[in-house]
Amino acid sequence: MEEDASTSGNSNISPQLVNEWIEIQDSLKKRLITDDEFDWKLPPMKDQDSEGMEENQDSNVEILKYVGGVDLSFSRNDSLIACATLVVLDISTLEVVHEDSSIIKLRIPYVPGFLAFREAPVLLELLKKMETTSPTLYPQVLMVDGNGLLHPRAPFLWISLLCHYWSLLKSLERSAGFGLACHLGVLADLPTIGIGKNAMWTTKSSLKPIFISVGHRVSLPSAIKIVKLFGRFRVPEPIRQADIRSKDFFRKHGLS
DNA sequence: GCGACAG
DNA sequence: ATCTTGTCGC
Repeated sequence: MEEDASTSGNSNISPQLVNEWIEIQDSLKKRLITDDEFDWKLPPMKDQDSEGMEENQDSNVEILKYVGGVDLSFSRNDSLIACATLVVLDISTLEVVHEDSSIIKLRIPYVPGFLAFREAPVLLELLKKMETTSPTLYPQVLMVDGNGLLHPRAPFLWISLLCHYWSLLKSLERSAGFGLACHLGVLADLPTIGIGKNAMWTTKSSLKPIFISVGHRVSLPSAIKIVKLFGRFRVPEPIRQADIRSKDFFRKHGLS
């Protein structure tokens, strides 16, 4: 009588557990910060419009340098086994300056809307470990494979997003979703950005967009600017590297 | 009651 | 997330 924590058809998740999860999300949401709240500043962007020339006076403030990315990959044979990977990239070189992975057995199934309860614990461990192991490279902002405020439990949100009502959106955000990026950001007290690769509606258009949403302590405009710094592939480099290296690490140890 | 559902 | 070849394009 072993439980199956793998499948998307969530096996034995009790409604009371889901209620607990909802309460946790709601309480963590109270700690969520959706404005810029970090001690670094964005590097100057190459093609920037009117507001590009802000106060370049602050020579005291350091410029964003270390951007992190996290992702999980899964075993083909045993879908309970996953590899969680944390990478940190130097934004000026785009090189990976830190990498760490850990293979774990998942105890919680994937339940849409509650991804964080499955994936956040391992990722938190990796972050905490790095905090003591190599604090000098610790990411100033973290890109998370999953959504932030744009979250399945807040379906009305993307409508607002698409309409560009960003200021209006702010007031709505607080009572909206709370995805993995938020969850992880609040628990690690680290600025995060959510990167979704498929959101809750099928893209019928020819283009395959990614979905950038606020995680924690980074505003949506800033999040977008940061993601644009990695404009080489569809998926921004930190997430992409975490994904690649997570799969590589897997092949090196267990069977693919 | 069923219906769209991040990874 | 994962199972899967060739293929179109920068």
